[in-house]
Amino acid sequence: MPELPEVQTTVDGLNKYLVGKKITSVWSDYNSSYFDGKENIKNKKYFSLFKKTVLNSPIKKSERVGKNILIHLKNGTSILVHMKMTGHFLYGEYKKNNKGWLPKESGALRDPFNRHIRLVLGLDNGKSLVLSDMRKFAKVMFIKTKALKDHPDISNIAPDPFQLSMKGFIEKIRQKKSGRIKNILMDQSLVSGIGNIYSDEVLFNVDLHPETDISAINEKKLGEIWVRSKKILSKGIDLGGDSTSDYRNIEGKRGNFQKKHQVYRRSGQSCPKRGCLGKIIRKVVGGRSAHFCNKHQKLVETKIKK
DNA sequence: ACAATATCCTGCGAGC
DNA sequence: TGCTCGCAGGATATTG
Repeated sequence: MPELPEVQTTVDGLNKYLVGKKITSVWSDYNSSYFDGKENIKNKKYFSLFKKTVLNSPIKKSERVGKNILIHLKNGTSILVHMKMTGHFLYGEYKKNNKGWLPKESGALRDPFNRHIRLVLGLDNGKSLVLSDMRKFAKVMFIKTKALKDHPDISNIAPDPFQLSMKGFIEKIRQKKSGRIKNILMDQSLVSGIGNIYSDEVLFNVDLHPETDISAINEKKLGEIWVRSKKILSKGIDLGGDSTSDYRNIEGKRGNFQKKHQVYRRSGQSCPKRGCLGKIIRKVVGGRSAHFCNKHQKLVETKIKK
């Protein structure tokens, strides 16, 4: 799912293809009463405003903030997109027929996961930037570029591990006095960019059980988490993101991080850590499935048992 | 202050 | 073969 490496891969793709292109048409079939009154193009009234605002403006550049994508336009507006779980941008020549939008070219863009087109931004070179979003969870809104830093969707996002020093990272994490390390790592207001897949992989690498209470983790270990987070997220970026499920890059192609998983979705398999004879197990932690080794990621008890 | 649960939505694969 | 159902997980709201 789009976490930091997937979002970064997408933003890199946007900057590769879209700088200087002008938005000449806007189409969307997002519809959900759930979003009435909210800043999201799923709200009909908001969508017509969105259209008016972004039309005829060239794209300046794109940027990532945590897991959010910002597409800055020359007219002083920015498009803010959160892909949530199943959203991803695609770039190509698209034609609409009675079945919906289809890429002109055969190949990666015709991948089944690339066929859930909910938003089409037509460009002045005849191509389109489209958003495929199977489960319709994505958020798309517009905002004045200058107002971004005060908008909660951006201001509540903490720096990512690359933007923090080790000291800064530890300070952020230490804001929580208790709570489980997996949930804390995925809390975007403390450290941004890490989601379910990468948190599992990081915790595997630092030998911590996902439910370890933050109060039981010392400074040295927190430093290790920072180091490993950066390393693993970098690897994710280098491999073009994770396509365990539906994620595709802007060309419609898969990333390769899923081939390097040590624990994520590997329940039942033997632990890949050298010399460890454990087994990978799955447990729901904070409503999300955590994958970890039952041997070298043992839970450190912090509470005194009766 | 933290934990658990439901919600948004669709597709897939397991099992009957 | 064809159905039902659990699962997938980002963020947020609500309840405990």
